[in-house]
Amino acid sequence: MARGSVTSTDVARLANVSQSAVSRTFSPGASVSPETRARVIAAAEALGYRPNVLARAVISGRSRLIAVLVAYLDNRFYPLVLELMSRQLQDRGYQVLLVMTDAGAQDALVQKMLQYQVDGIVMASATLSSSLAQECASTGTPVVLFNRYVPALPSSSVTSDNIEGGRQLAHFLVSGGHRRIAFVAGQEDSSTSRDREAGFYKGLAECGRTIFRRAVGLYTVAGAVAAAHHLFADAERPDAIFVANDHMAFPIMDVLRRDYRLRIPEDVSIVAYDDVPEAGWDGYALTTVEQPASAMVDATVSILLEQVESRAVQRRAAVLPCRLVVRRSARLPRSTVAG
Amino acid sequence: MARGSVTSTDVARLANVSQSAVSRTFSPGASVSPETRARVIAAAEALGYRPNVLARAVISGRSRLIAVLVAYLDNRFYPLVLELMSRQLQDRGYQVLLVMTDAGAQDALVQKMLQYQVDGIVMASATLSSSLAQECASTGTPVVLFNRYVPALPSSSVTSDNIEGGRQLAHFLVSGGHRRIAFVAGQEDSSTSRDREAGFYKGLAECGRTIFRRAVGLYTVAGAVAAAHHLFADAERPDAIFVANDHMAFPIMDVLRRDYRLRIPEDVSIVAYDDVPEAGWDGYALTTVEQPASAMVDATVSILLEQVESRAVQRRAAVLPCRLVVRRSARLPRSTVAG
DNA sequence: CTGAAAGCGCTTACAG
DNA sequence: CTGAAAGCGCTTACAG
Repeated sequence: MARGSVTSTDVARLANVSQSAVSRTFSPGASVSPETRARVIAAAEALGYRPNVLARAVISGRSRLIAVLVAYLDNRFYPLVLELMSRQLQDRGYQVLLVMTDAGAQDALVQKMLQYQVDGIVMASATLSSSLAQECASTGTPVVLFNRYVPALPSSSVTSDNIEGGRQLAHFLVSGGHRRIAFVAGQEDSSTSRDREAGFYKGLAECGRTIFRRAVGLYTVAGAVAAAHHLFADAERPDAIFVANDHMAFPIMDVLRRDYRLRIPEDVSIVAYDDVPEAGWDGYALTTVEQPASAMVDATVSILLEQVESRAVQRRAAVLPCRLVVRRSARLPRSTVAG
Repeated sequence: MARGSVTSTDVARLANVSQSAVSRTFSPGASVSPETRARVIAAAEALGYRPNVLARAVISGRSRLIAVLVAYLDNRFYPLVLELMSRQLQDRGYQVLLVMTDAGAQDALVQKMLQYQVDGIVMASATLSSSLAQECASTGTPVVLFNRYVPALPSSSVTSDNIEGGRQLAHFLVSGGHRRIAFVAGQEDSSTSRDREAGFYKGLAECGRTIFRRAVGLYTVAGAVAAAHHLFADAERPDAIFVANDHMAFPIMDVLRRDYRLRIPEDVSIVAYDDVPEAGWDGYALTTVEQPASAMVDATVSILLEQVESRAVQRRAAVLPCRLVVRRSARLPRSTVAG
């Protein structure tokens, strides 16, 4: 912010109108005569005037700033979502304050955002503690949890139908004739991982099956690699794995091919969740459940802005349908299910 | 921003001190007695007071907001940079305003940022027109161009040594015995693509070679696919390709293997630039030039903040060394170069 | 439609 | 160290 930048008073002086007239000219919907407006605009252009939206925010109580909290950007799903969300927010006249959270410093960061008087908050790939959620609610700042939810929280949430996605994957693997089906979890405390797993077990149960083995990958590459080794340590090995997201599936496929000399899908089938762009790359051709990123972003923005604009915080939950995308990393269902 | 949120006056009343005392308590470095400070803190906690940093910004002329402009987030290099940069900025007490630019609406977006009184601007994967750069300079807002530069502009810039990287790649391919070496450009008007190409030609020339064929990939996946087809349309085909960035190299490798049944690197060698994480995936094992993302971010932040904090805009250019990362997508140099 | 004035929450000389 | 007061740029009743 430049010192000595031009203010509405400077413009008023040059245009020979009151400072209020200048303000009105730049307030959508305020009443100014065409002549006054023209004079003001001309003066503003001459001086290079730009309204200070921070001053406006102090008065109006609306900053038109939306904080988007994200914990990491290495899982490709999140940058894509961030891009879509930012564009949409911008189109609707809001700006995004990007906040990279840390497991530790969450509290301080949320305080900071509230100090910036953000009109709303979306939490993506980051979990909000219940005390913070409470605090946001008490300031009247709407929060929507993106791709996660916390039952105990008063915050809105948008997710895909993780349970149904997991269930479909179970049916797909069972009808593919797999008999030793494993699961690699993400972070144990994340709702996505828990729901995908619950849906998967439900689907297996519907087919009269149970899980063969389970490992935890923490949604990280290193965790995924460790999980793969854990799963294949014994002589009796899985013949299919559902990995809780694509991001972990890629390194797992690398490990299985390189370290265990396994062919995918001939020796072992891999399925996952998200359908990030890399899932379509020939080197992986991952069969996965697509999360409808665009629809999820739409829902998030509309739920959030409705509350921002009505100044009425409320809890809403959107669960969007997902879709199985069949590629080549898993054996295809056979006409008769092996029994 | 909640209406009726608690203000410094409320705190002052409860603590039985002046509003100024409250303000001083929350201004680092202001003089307040320990007793006063304690009373204020206690009252602030009791009321849940949070200083309105927007009001502070209006007065102090510093918003502690840094705008980061980005055109796309699908090339993995950028999300990674964005994460590093945001964390660093946050650690230094700044917040990032994320702005997704469009070829079209750049002007309006820059105006918007300036209205938000951002203290500084970093332009990554987006090009700043010279009139806009001029305008930023005139408001005293420092700008640093990340991974690009525009000679005509008064803005600072941070890049890797694209010329040297291109040059090394040429030597690497020539000593690998390749004879028909092609290049796939990014956007023709980007400094990265131009410099990588210039360095590449320079390296070829040093070996007494010239480019065999050239295509333009526009830094997009679709463009890269088209470029691959263009390069392989004729009977006489390239035996090596330098692709201007990794992001285009992956789809090109897919096309060559799938549509032309070519083996990499036996039939054709592929090298690229960036060293995004996917370059290390076994399915691609891309030989590429690493851009030192972390060092580039460090340089960007320090150049920018130095200017922000000294309120003195100046032009600085940092060119960081890059490094060839040899993997398996290109034939290795032979002891004797074929002549 | 228009201007003078009060006010948003805060910082910052200024006097004590 | 402290408070009263002026002021940052702006919006918004209020009277005309």
